[in-house]
Amino acid sequence: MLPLGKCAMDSIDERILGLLRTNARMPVSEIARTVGLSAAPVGRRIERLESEGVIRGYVTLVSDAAVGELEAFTEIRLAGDVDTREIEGIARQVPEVQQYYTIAGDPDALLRFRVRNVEHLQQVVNAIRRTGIVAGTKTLIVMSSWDRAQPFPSEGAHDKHT
Amino acid sequence: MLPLGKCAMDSIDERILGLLRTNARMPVSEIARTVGLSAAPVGRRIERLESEGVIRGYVTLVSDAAVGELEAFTEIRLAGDVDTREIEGIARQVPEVQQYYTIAGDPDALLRFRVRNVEHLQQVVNAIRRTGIVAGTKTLIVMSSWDRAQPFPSEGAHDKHT
DNA sequence: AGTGAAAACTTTGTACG
DNA sequence: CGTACAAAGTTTTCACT
Repeated sequence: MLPLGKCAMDSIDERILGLLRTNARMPVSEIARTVGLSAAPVGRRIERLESEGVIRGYVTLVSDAAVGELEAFTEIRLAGDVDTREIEGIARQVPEVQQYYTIAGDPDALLRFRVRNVEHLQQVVNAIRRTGIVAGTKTLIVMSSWDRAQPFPSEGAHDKHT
Repeated sequence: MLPLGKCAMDSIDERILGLLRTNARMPVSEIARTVGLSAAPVGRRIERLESEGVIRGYVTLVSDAAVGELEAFTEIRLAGDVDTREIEGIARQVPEVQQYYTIAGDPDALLRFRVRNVEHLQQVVNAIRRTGIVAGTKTLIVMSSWDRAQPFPSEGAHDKHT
């Protein structure tokens, strides 16, 4: 179910993924027209890609600033004798952690947070530091951001109005 | 159109965003049932959230390992006299850059890459270094990752099969 | 694995409280 | 800003190639 290495995919699967990547809500019928197939097989291909774990989910990008939230990254350096899976387990239990990455080298892990404000960020980072398995952290606060997936040229937190 | 700070949103908007965040393909009718409204106003609310810039896009999370790709972050430290918008403009022109973040403090920016392999990564990072505005870079290679948005418990690149 | 058509469901528009 | 219902479009399932 979850892919270890490259999967059996033809060029049509790749085009379907390319379309869905930049617009997860694109109708199957429109994808079908674009790749030159009818709707039925495209629906089955998408279902297959989901169950194979190639498609890991469909998410909506929400402007953190609009929701009154802050975005931050924290790099984690672990104590020498700690397995990365320990910090992964902890990260999973912290609801503010939006994404988790195991890193090859230094640091050992990278976490992306969504928090209400700087105090909230401080609380969350301190909670992770207090676990005892963390040798050090470095937190990067995001001022603005963009994502290649989004078609419109938003610039995140510091835009002119309307 | 693009939000500067918190927008006028009621608790129903927030619940709609919460549902779409974890499943961008959830039908409007199902969202309507969950929040206790009929489909029409939910559709109009989503349309409004899109045009206000609160919803910045719908993306599909694709397993990089399954597509035979590598994921990496590069921290950028800029030369002292350089505006962050310069590196943002460069990042936009590099198709391998998936996400861009302006950071408060050190480093100045964070880039997330999708590349075919380590050689490809090296090329892309060197291209950015050669622009002349970069004082230093540090690249973090992702070994495994997860995203809170995905409902299924995928663990990225190093899972047992099926 | 694809097509094409029918059935079920979803989205969108219009009228109205 | 909500509901209700009808029209248009989409997804899914079926028999068939």
